[in-house]
Amino acid sequence: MNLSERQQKILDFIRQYIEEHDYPPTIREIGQAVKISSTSVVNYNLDKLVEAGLLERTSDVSRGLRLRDGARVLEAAAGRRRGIPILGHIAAGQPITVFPESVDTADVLDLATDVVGRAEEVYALRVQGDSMIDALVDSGDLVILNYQKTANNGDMVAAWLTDREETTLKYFFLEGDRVRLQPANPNYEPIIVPADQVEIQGKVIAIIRRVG
Amino acid sequence: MNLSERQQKILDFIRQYIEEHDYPPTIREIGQAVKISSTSVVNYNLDKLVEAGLLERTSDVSRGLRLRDGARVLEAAAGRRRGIPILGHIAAGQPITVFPESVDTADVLDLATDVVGRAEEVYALRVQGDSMIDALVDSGDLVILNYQKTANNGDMVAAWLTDREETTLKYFFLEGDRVRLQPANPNYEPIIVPADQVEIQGKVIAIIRRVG
DNA sequence: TTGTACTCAGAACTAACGTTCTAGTCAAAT
DNA sequence: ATTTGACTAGAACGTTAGTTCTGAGTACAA
Repeated sequence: MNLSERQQKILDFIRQYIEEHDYPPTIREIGQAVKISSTSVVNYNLDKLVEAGLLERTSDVSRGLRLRDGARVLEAAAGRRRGIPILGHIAAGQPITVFPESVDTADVLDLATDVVGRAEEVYALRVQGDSMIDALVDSGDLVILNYQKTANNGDMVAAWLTDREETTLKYFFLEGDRVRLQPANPNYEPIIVPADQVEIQGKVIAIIRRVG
Repeated sequence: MNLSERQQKILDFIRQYIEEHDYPPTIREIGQAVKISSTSVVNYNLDKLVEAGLLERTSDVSRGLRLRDGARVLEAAAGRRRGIPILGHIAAGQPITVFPESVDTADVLDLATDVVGRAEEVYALRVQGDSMIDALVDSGDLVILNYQKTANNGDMVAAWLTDREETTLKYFFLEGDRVRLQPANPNYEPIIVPADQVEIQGKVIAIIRRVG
């Protein structure tokens, strides 16, 4: 089935209206927006959109409209995206793995939840400097941290040095009553300070780098 | 301001109702759900929720309700999460940057859109092998690719080698009628093949690594 | 007690809104 | 020329739904 220009306009308006208001428009609001004076004409075209599978209506319910998936796909192209399919593995060493042809939609990476998890207190920091370069963390990378006051040895943490009034990104090691903050770059020396002069600001749980 | 049990129930119902219908409930529907016979009482409590900053109302508009951020935050705790606040920069070299105390909510990382962008065809691959280690891409990392058939010199790409029937992750360089696929690890040799034996599967636009 | 603030109930009022009916236009098919 | 199908217009109707008014119960402080 083909959409008339009016029907296309109506659909667009509904999308835009919902985007703006968080609830669907009334028939009269649609009519006004698309320059249709008659509510029956709008009603007629709405039914056409239902036939086309792009819309659902609940009768006798004000603003009883909802966009269907077909219509949302178009919307997705217009901006939003929820998940990324994980298509498989890729060889970065000796090339071995075969590129899978079929998209396994079961394996979908939901950036928001899969990467960050359900952690309560998560925040991000942009890295400056290269002291963690051997940990494959570069300047400009975004590190995702879970806010927590403690850490285990070997964790990569954001640590606040109370006496220096600085925060730095390092590997954390508790050694007796002192803390060693170990960079991952031989050009930098570890920072060793009394344990009571270090405040853990959070532990790195993910690293994100944009390239290209 | 504290919410009464009724107000909490109303808020929950509105959330649930919108989740289910994609449009907000009417006052009478709320009343029925929360066992309030009088529309004025519902109206009264809705106004309280507006005062509390959890709701917005549009007067004289049917179903003119919208949840505000405050209310959505509670929702986030219930499972879904959209954005991660970017709190600032962190020093990984010489520690310089001060950790900001105030959360600048303006700077929010929406993983879905900010990292991936508005690209049309995006997918992810998990990396196996260490040939890109000098590019700070480790085995186990997740690379986000934009599906595209072409690439520029220097792009990190997933390349399909037609004769070997392999896909590999390398830097791309077109040299005359041949393509050089350059690893970022001195232990590996570049792959040089005729251009017609290489199919670009996509270009890496982001790298994600989970740690901890 | 008295007064005030807060909450609730019921009913009535009015505007909002979906539905339906009649009728008209226009192009393509018969 | 007539018919048919797709679309449009306007108006009227009846339900839906937000608003408002009256009245009352409760808790708390002066």
